[in-house]
Amino acid sequence: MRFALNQSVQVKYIEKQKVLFEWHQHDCFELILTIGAQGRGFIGSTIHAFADIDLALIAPGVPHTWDSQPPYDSAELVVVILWPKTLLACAIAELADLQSWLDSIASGLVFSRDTAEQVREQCLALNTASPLNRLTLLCEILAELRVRPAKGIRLDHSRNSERLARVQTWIASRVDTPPSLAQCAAHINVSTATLKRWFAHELGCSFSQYCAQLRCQRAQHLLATERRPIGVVAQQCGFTSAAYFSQFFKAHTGMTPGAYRRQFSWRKR
DNA sequence: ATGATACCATAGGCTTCGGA
DNA sequence: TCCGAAGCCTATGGTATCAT
Repeated sequence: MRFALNQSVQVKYIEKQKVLFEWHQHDCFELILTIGAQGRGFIGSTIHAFADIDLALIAPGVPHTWDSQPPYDSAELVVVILWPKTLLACAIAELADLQSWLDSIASGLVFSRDTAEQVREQCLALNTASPLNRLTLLCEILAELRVRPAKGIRLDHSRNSERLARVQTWIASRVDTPPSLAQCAAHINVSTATLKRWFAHELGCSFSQYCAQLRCQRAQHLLATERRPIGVVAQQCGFTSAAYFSQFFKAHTGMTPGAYRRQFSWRKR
C-alpha cells in the first residue's frame, strides 16, 4: 500500500472493515487511530498490544502492520493521517519545533489510551475539515502529542532492530517465494543462529512461525478479496501444492480455504 | 553481550492417491 | 475443483560451547 502525496495532509477514514495483516511502509509520516479493535501492532521490529483504542505515530520508511484478534477482527473505525516528512519544515518557529520533534522520532511512538482519547475528537474532525483546517488540526494534535512523551512508548531502533526490520520487509515482499532462514540471514549478514535468536527475543516467535503467519494472512486476504482458484492462491502464497496449502490453512485458521472464502465472500462485492 | 559453529531430534513441507 | 490421509525427506529449532 503506497500513497502518492503532494505537500498536503491526507486523511483516510475507514469504517467497519476487517484489519488485514499487510506489511507496508510510506515515505511520509503516519498517525493511525484505531477504535473498536483488539490485537497487536507491529512497527519495525517492535510489537505492542492494544484493545479498544490505539494511537501510533510512524516515521517515514518504517515497515508496519496491524493484526487484530477475534472477535474484534473488524475495527469500528480507523483514521489514517499521512503527511509529507518535511511538511512543517519552514521558518515559522512553532512549526519548525514540531518538525524537529518529528525528525527526532527514529522509528515510531505508541501513545497511551489516555492520550488517544485526548486527541480522538480532533482526529475524527479531520475527516470533514477543509484542507487548511486539516493542517491546523494536525498541528494541534502533534502539539498535544509532543508534550506527552512520558506516556508514549519509545520504540527501540538499535542496529539489530533495524536489520530485523529489513528482513521482515524482505520476507513480506516475497511471500510467493519465501526465503529460507539461511537466505534471510545472508541478506543482513548474520548467522542463522543469530537471526533465530533475534526472532525469539524481539518478536516472540520462531522464524518459521513468523513466515507461516505472514503466508496465512496473505492467503486470507487473497481468498477474501479475489476470485482466483485456490490453487492459484496457494501459489501466490508460496505453496507448490494446493493439497498442502489446504492442510496448512485449516491448521492455522480452523477452516478450509473454500469455507473461508464462502464466509468472507461479501468482501468481493 | 553478541555472534559463530556444530549437532541432533523433529516439525514442517511436499508428493501421491483417492474420494466427494 | 477441492479436500483429506499417509508417508517421506529436509530445513529448522533448541542447545551447548567457544570466541570476540
